[in-house]
Amino acid sequence: MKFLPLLRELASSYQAFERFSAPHIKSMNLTASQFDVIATLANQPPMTCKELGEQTLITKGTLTGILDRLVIKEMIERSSNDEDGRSQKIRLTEYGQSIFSQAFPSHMQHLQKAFDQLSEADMHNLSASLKKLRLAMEKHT
Amino acid sequence: MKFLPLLRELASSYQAFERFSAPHIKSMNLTASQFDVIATLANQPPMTCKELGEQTLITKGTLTGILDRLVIKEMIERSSNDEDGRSQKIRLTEYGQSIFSQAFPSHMQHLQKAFDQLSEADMHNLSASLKKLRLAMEKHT
DNA sequence: CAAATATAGTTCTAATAAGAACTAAAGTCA
DNA sequence: TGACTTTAGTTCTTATTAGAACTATATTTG
Repeated sequence: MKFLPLLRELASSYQAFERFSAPHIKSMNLTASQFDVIATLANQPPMTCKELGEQTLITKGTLTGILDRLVIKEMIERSSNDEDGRSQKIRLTEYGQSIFSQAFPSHMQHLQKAFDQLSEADMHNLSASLKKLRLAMEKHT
Repeated sequence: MKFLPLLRELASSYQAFERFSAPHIKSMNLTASQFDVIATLANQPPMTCKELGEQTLITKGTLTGILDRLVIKEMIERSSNDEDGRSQKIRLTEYGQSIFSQAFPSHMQHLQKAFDQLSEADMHNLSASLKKLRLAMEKHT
């Protein structure tokens, strides 16, 4: 059970990120997941639900609801996929694009405040260590 | 925006942990949050909601519902707090204790499989790096 | 080609999750 | 003491979240 402190810190760090990031996103009238979807679609060719789910780590059952609300907000559009009748292509609307152009730089600037204190080497090391841990867990999942 | 890969890896790692841990907990008819609460209460004197929330990182609005379901399952009890009429003391029932005695070692054994691959030094370094990142974010929250 | 299988998304259920408003009980202080 | 402020928990609303069942369309195979 030597790993328990590490697990606590992993959970705390992740939550600290959420608490740091989410309120700023919410101040722009978006949720973290909605922001994630919009940032993933931006400057990319239209994408299927499956691709979107893979890139955002959102499972398909959850994604449907998130996309529904983004459609209501008129930030994205669903259109049929000529190549496969089962799937759809999702893309940002003009309005979604404009929201992205405003929200993304603003949020990056917000995040930068915290990351100013870490060196590039720190970030590389931390990424590599996390990846090692992740792979160990994925191997047993 | 040099920090984006690190943020992706942080999210991926945390989710990898959830996907590794949660199904095993669910196989014991508990949710991750319920397990967290039970493990926090075990071998401790009765605790208020506030203390429980602080230790589990669950916000109070969420905690009420989790405790409600644990009461229904008869794994915990709420009792009035003599020292403060606003609050309550939460404790495991005998049944909750017995569930803990069974589920906790089993789950630690499950987790151990993944962590076998990391040295103690790895875990210390990773904890320390995560803490540095967490403190940087908390400073700006 | 027809049957069996696999895949893409939606729907449904149960449980979080955060945050704001609310209630009741303390604590503070003039 | 009595008004003011703070604190502990619950309630309410909105949005995820995972996973299982379901539908429709593709793909594979005999």
